Amino acid sequence: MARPNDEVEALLREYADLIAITGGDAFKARAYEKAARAIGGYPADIAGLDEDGLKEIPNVGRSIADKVVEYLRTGRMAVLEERRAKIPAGVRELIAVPGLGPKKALRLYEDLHISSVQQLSAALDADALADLRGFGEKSRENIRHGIELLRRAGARVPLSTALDTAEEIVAELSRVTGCRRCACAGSLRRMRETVGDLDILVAARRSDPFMAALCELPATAEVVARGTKKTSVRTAEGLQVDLRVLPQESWGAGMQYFTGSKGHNIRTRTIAVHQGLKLSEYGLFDAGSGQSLASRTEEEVYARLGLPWIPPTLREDRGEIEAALHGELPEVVTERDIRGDLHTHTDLTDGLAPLEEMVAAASKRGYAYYAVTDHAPRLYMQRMTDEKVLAQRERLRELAGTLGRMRLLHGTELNIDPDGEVDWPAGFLAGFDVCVASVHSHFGLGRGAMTRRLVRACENPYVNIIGHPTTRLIGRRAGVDADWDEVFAACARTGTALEVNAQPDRLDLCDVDILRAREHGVKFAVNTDAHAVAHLAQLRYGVGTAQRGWLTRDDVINTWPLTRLRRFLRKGG
DNA sequence: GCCGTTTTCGGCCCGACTGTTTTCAGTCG
Repeated sequence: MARPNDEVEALLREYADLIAITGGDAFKARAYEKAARAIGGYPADIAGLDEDGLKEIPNVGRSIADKVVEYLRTGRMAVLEERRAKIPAGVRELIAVPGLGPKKALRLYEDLHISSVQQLSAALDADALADLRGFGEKSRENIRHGIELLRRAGARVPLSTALDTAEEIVAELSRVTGCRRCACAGSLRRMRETVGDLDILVAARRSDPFMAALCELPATAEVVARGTKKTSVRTAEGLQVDLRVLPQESWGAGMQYFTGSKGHNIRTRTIAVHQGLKLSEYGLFDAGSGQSLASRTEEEVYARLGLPWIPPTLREDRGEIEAALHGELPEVVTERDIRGDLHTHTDLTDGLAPLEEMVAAASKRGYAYYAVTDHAPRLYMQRMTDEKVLAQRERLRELAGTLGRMRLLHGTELNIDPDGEVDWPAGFLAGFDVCVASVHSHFGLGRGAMTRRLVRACENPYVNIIGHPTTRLIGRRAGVDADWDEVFAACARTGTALEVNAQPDRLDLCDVDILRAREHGVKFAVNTDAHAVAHLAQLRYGVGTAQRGWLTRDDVINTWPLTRLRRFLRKGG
């Protein structure tokens, strides 16, 4: 983990979980959760803060500030270690299973001595839970399903975690004397939503200093294998890191080879074979003479195969080779193309930062426009009211003059009811510049009802964007069931955009859904759904996902100039 | 444990859903 903020957030969350599991005061547990969230989302590095500085962070008081200071000074938090001693780490693992909370986890531990997901799975198979209070037939089935969901995410880690770790390692290795190039390849470079292991490449004459440096990194927990060409280690989080050191003249071929995907590489190697060539991680060679024909850059390798350079996010053997051969590769959208964020929150609802801070941070990113879209009243826990949202609009208008070229849009994130209705009547909705509408409840509707619900939302003349359309959470919750082709067709027909939500555990729509929706002629909005200043930077995961869905600037409404965007937001009305 | 333009005490995001509870506990957003 890169920032101490993230480390402290994780520790405080763990402490909160342990309080909940041991039956401590629920409000206390929540206080720690809130503090964890606030610290994780705090823009400044907390390593430089003393107790008074820490107490400036909302929801951090004296007690928590003390514990954070203790951790920053000593690397330990005594109260946390006390709780850890009472409850095996595996019990906390149990509450990660959807459907299992702290109470049931504790019952499993106390009554059946279950302290890991694996033991829980075995107990289910042995039908050992049948007599336990609160674990009826249906509950056991739900838990089984929850475990399956967790497993399917498997050992893979979220893109964001992998990218943080990889960037740290690349930075470290780049400092080693003799480093000519250093970069990550593999599924991370292709921006897949989860990453199984990290492939790091170094170009250098001597490999040994890099192998040694990798083994000695603070993040390295275990050395799996160490050689002269390849070394593998595992981080404390269980992520395997493979390092390969190549001669500089093989850099392009190495990057091409280790970026994959496997399917893409099979295609490129086949093309090589048909031309009497041989493609490996060391270069493109004449099969007969063994003479090297290309290897220094990826462009060179692709060119010698008769192909333009193909963006890594497209290298999945989903038609990119054919498109490249016909000169029809899309010019995929990049982070620089994005002119504004159209789905963000403030502390008026469940965001962490006040309006002024979010807007200032957006302005600093160089956006041409920025929409504030706090939650609407029917997400009851957020306590939104007409008065509050109108007051926010006033404040937004006041701020508008102070921002240089950035324009502010006032929006909201509406809740799509089971029948497809949204929070406010037309007259009130007309006052917003942009409305995102999302499913936040009743995830279990049948396909027909869910399809009608989403189509109805699209048909609302004030709904501009369907937020996180499937509501899936990677590794935790499957998306809702709907006839997506029908929904996509409705979006295209009504001029409603689909969101590519950039939150790393959402990435929703996902790449394959985007590809399908694109066929219907749908437009998209790549948004962060930021709940803190730091989240604005998560845009890149959304852009990566959009690229994997072959989206161009023309497909993405928030790359457009404001006048064109405004025309789209009027939905032809 | 945090917080306060009514409060230094007494609230705390509030309601829905689900399953198994025969009157409500646990989980979730």
